[in-house]
Amino acid sequence: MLEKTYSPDEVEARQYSRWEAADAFSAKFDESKEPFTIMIPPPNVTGSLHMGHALNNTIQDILCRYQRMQGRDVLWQPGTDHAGIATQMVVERQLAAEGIELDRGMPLAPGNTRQIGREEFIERVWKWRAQSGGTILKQLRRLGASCDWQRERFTMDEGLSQAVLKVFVQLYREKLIYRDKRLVNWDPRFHTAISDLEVEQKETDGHLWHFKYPIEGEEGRFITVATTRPETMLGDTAVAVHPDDERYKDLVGKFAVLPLVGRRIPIVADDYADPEQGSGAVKITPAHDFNDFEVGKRHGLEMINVFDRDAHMNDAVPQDYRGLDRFAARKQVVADIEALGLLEKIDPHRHTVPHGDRSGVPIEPYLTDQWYVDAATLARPAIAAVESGKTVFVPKQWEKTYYEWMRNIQPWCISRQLWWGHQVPAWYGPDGAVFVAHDESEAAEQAKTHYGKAVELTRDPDVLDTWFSSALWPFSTLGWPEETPALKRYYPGDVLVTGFDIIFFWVARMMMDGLHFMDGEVPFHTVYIHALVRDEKGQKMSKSKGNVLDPLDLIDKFGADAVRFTLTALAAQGRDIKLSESRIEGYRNFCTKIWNAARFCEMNECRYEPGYDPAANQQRVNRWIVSQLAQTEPKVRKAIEDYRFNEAAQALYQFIWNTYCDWYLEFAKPLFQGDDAAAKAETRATALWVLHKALFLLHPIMPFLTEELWQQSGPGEGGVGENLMTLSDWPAFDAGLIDAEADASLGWVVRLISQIRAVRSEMNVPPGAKIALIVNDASAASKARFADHEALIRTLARVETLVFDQPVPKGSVQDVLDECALVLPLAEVIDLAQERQRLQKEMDKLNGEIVKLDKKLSNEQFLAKAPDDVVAEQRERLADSRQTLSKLQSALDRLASA
RNA sequence: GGGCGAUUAGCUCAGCGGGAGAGCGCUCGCUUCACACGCGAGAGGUCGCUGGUUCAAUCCCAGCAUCGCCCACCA
Repeated sequence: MLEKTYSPDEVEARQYSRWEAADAFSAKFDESKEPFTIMIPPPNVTGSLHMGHALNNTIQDILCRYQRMQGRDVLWQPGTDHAGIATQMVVERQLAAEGIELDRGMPLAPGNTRQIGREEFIERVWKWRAQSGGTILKQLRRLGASCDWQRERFTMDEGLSQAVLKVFVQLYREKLIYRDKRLVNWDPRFHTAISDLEVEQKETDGHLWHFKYPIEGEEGRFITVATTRPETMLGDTAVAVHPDDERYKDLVGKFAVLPLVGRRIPIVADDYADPEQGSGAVKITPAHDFNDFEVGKRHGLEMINVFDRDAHMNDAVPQDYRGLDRFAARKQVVADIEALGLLEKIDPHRHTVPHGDRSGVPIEPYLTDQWYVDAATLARPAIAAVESGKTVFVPKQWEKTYYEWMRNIQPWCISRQLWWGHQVPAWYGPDGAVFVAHDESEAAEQAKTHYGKAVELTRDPDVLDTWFSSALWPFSTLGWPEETPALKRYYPGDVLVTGFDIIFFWVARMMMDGLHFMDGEVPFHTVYIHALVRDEKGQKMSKSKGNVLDPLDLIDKFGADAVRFTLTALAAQGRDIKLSESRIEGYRNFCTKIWNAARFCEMNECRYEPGYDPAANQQRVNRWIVSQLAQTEPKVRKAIEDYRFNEAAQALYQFIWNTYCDWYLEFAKPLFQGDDAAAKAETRATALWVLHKALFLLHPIMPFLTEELWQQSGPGEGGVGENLMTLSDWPAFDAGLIDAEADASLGWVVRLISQIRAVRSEMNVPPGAKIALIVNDASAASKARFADHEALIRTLARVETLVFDQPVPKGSVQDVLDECALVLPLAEVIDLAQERQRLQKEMDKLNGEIVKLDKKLSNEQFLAKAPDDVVAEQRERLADSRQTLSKLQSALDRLASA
């Protein structure tokens, strides 16, 4: 006997182990089946499960489970990303707690005990990973994710590292990777370059300082420039004005004397200077501003780098400022300028300041040598693949975002000054010549050819951007560059499921690399972009805001199926999800409801019957519920195939709760308790069969509950398909099971009962008090049509406490439904005035409807232009409304005469 | 500055060229032999505003307003 409520925690652990024991998740390399591939977006190895992951993986799991049930050979490739900066941070922090710091050629910080080198550090990272990395993959199991865990990969794995090497070397040889000295986004906290995408613009309240630079040789004349970063003035090498700016025409070609430094800097004419902005003159710091860099190149200006890698002032600035942190230097510069009487004014100024997305500190444009990918070239085929529909985005609007970025793509800075990651496979000779190779010996050979003798080589210390390896995930995980069976079978992937926040970081780059290295074959045919999960107020969940809902807590509290169903039900396309606990609670109740429906079947001795044939059903209610089920399946199937997961959830919820539980099981009660043995047996078999089919339809969304109930009420231990999941059988229903007659008849009964209930409830008919019912529109046809409902309705009398076929007592009220008249409660148990009011209200509503329809149907344009079926439908509705109105009217008349 | 999206019941959101829907909340009534994580019945909306297209607009188009996001820039 099933317990009274469902206990997810016990069931989930047990069922998950059973599935694993049955090897239900692995890719089967089964040539008789069509493959279906999903590559998991590899979570950071340092990560832990948040709601975004929960949504992302619930959707993937739904697709995988559904496709397995459709007979596909599914590979859901799991794994983690080595997450360069994030991981290095975690381990560095851990080391710091032990008083250990990285040896970066700086003196030991006070309080620390020792420094460690690169090798030892990397060892520590691996050790950390072995102990606590990849927690998130264990957490995914709690969610029910059916990944092929035997194939788990890590972006720093040997195999994946080989792929990275090969890609780097090949792109270098194709001149699609190159080394360049230009301004990069420099993160002074992590001492590394980062890509444009890792820069976050933040609105900040700052100031605009106006400095007066004296003009050389013109005593008392100044040119005013404004800046938000006064410390950079120490690196100024020009002042620019617009060529057409009359105010400064005579100054072009002359020099200003840079205060505090004393450097002569030219005043140049350049379109970049905007006469409308500030004074119209702009200071030029080519080494620390992207625009100024371009100006500097145009005018051959000196590029003076004034920062070290910590963004402290370096030796290029006057003695007084050396070693100062950039913000301290800012204060000092302003104070000194003011002391010189050269500070014109300070305006408050709100502007956006670039910050490192990981470090949170303002980044500095910084002149360094870095490695770049020629993204523009790689982007071309990636754009074309989407244009031609080889890869489609769902929802389609994201294609525009993709195009927008891809068509304006900038060189991708891929080198990072970190230790954790794939080290750049480049070696330098004594004179700085570069040798890019798969390993040191290959590089040495190249060097030998180059120099004519063996030389000592130094490896580039930088590592690659984490996304460089993530970009290869769709094929590196399958064994590339080896020609593995997995690669052959499971590339390209079918669908990539991800959030829009990594379209640029990841999707775009997988497209570029996939097309380039896999013979022009896209990495996936569909990109399904899902919503972001926000809190119930619509705010992004973040630890600092304290509004984070932890999926594991929710799973503990409500069960994985409830969490999954909630996310699915909310996963409408094109909108963010605002998640609240009350919503999950509602779907937890749905789980309980299903559980109790199964319990009810069990109590009524419904048993699994392999030979049951729904087409042979005699009882109309049984034919009806089968018909309803058969109409639900295509809705669910189509919804999943169209990535409209909320619609699938809704169709299932409606069928199971509103149709099966609310109506069918109620109809079944009198049959279960009646004397008709054949009807009873048929109903028992049908009730369970329909429940089972519903469990299958629901399984992709709610795997645990459905599996458990199947095992408790299905064929049982050792039976054929004792596991729902391994049976993997998506229900298919013969079109013949859709029974229009049963649908119409039971639809009528449902409406009839609803009317009776409405009257009883609104009229406050006490429980037990009888109300009378007659079928007064007793045409032979309608009698025949509904003849065999009589027995059914008679049995319902118990529940509804209505008396069938009583004469209408004088003074009773008559309500109407279709061909039937429903006779309302006895006068003594209801308030007649109230009933008159109720009827009047109904009639008012109908009248409004009739006026509208009448107007429409007397419009000749409408009759001429609207499709016939629409016209016919409107006519029918008008007739119906009129009929109902007249019945209500006669009911009201009777009431008046009471 | 460029782009995208949203605006529908108290809240959260579906829907979408011909009858305004769901969940939660609310009100009323139910210890009905699966389930109070339940059952039954209700109340509640000129579908942001203004125009246009159409026989017909919540839905399509244009403009406006408000909110949100992305990209770029900011001396």
